[in-house]
Amino acid sequence: MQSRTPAGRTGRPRSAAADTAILAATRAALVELGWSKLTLGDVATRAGVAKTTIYRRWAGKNELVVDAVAELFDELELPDSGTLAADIEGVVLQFAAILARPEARSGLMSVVAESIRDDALRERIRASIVQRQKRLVLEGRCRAERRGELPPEPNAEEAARTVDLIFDIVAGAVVHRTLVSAEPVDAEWARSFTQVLLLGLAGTADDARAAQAPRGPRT
Amino acid sequence: MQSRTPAGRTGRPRSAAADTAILAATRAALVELGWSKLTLGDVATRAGVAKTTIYRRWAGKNELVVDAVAELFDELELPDSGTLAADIEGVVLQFAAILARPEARSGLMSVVAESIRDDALRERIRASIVQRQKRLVLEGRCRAERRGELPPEPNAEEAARTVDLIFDIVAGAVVHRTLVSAEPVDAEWARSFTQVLLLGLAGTADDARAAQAPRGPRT
DNA sequence: GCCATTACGCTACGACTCGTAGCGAAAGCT
DNA sequence: AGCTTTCGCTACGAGTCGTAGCGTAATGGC
Repeated sequence: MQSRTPAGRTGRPRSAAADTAILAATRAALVELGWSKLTLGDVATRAGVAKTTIYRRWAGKNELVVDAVAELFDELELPDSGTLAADIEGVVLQFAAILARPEARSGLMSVVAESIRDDALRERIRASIVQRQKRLVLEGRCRAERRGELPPEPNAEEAARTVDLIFDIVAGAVVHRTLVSAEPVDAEWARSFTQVLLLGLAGTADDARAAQAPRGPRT
Repeated sequence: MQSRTPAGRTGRPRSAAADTAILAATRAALVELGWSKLTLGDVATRAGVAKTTIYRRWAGKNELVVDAVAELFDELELPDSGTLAADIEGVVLQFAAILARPEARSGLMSVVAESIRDDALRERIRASIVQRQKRLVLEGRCRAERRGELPPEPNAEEAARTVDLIFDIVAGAVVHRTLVSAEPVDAEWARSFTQVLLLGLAGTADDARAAQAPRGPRT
């Protein structure tokens, strides 16, 4: 978050209710208007606060939208499905479910676009969204190694690069499929994607499917 | 493009020079100002045309930027490098080189974000950028099958799905790496990515590298 | 060569948003 | 109490938007 009441200070504390109301109003405005037509005056009206109150807490539209969108991604979890393939599919489908919500779609892409010319904004996005969700990749890899599905990586630096690579592939593919190709990320797509990610293009032949863990019902 | 002079009409034809001047001015403005601070009045001044001339040809900022950015992607080519891996690396590096240009970065992401709430705009992007570049995937796969690096896909519908999947993975990963993670797509990253794409995560162990075509100098 | 037609540059306009400033009132802490 | 900070409200200049109207320039048809 950005607006903790300065701890040891005196005076009237900032209303926490206003914070949540503003962020919720921002998401609602994103749904109805999209990023470009969203105005801070409109958000203020929806939230039932004065426009000046928003400007006292956030530097501008970009920072506000980042905070409003970041909250959406905290609900991501990595269910232990028993196999690496099922774990990946689960996360992909969860991620896709979030991106299916219009407030996430229009908000996320727009602030990323703005961050290209604003280093502080990019760092804010990295800290509050991207870096936080890499935990999923880390945990998934850790489980897979314990199960023997992936060879352990002794080199720490190399391991970090691999985590970044996987994150870019997974997040990038889901985002591209959802927002650019505008096609749904359904169970079938998630299965095909996972197959390529695990076995490579050469492994997408039909006979290769059996080589992976037998994919029964999700028990 | 969008503004061909209506062929059989009478009257003064539209200046083709103005078209190119406007698109070039748009890219220049994207570099200096980014998308959100780009104004059509400014573009008009840079291009040496009247603001009303731009409004006569494009419906608004979004459509103009799409056309200005689309031209950048037409220079993509698929060099025949001899192996599928080298072909993929080549395209990845070319794509990354385009995304390294600031006019592509800020422009592309912003219009994609806007397209979420504008179906006509999304279709314009699909037609003038996405669909056009899928030729690269098609040709790469075709070559790989001729070389025997990939099994031929008899089912046409399944093949189309695979092309879409690969395109989402490649383009998504490069875009995410470049614009979200804000890390460079260099030769090393391209190599690692290609390895995962071809062999899967399980194939990233060191000994697996020799299993693929021996990667000598790019001969 | 003349005329109808269309594009162009220019100016001006109302409507809207931006971000800030100033005010009195409210809500805490000591 | 008294002090401090936040809050809601109003008002403001600056800037952008998209459009309309004008006179002029460049074509094709006759």
